[in-house]
Amino acid sequence: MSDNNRLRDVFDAIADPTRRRLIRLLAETDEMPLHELTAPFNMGRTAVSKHLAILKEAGLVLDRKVGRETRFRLNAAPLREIQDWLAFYSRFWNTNLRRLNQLLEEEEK
Amino acid sequence: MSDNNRLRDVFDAIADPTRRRLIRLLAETDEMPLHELTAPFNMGRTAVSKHLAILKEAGLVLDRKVGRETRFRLNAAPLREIQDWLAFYSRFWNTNLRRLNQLLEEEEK
DNA sequence: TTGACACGACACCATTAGGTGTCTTATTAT
DNA sequence: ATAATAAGACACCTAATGGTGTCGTGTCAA
Repeated sequence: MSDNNRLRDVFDAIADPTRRRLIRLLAETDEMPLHELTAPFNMGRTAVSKHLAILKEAGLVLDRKVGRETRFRLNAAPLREIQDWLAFYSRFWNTNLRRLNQLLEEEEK
Repeated sequence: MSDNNRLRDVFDAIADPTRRRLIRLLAETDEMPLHELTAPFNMGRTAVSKHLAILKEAGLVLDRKVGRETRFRLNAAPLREIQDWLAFYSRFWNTNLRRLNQLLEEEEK
């Protein structure tokens, strides 16, 4: 039913800073070929291609061939899994914040 | 000022499923010694200890010695960095959702 | 005071991760 | 027709990761 045919853990996919930068780049344009995605980085095309492959395995990126180039586009949907995971813990820093505010109010009296 | 003296990337720290399970365990109790944290896992004490060290480097865990045991407690605050990161992208799946809803409404006419 | 326990500190090992460079093959421009 | 471009497919290398087992030491209980 859902996209459980993902080969790679989303948490794993976003762990690498280079991959997060790639996601950011793709968020700013609709679609981008590999060579353009490679340009901003200080590494070879092969390396960037591998990172994109990992993002693809996590379902975070889609690709299609157009002529001689392979264009990539972002698919942010799988990031929701992380949001869901975070939701469970958000109450922790929220309660902490609440307590901190209480303390600050006490002190200001 | 802030806790930028973190040795380890939070994204990296939560990438490992074992470490996410540890975080979950610590979320359910106030404080827990290493040997109790080790019990639920299918691996040795040393391995779990290493994972906890990584969580500690990321600021996600605090530890203190009590007698002969080392007790760990969760510090969820650094997870906020991930929430902030996600916030930027949430608009993507939100717009997708909006479009999907539009399509479904069209079909129901 | 003698064990048993909880743990840190190593040394060690296999696998994965993240790079590199080269070769080949489509595709496009001249 | 030819040359340049874009990229896949490999082979390869090094460092980091995620485990293991053992040894030594402080602490608690009998």
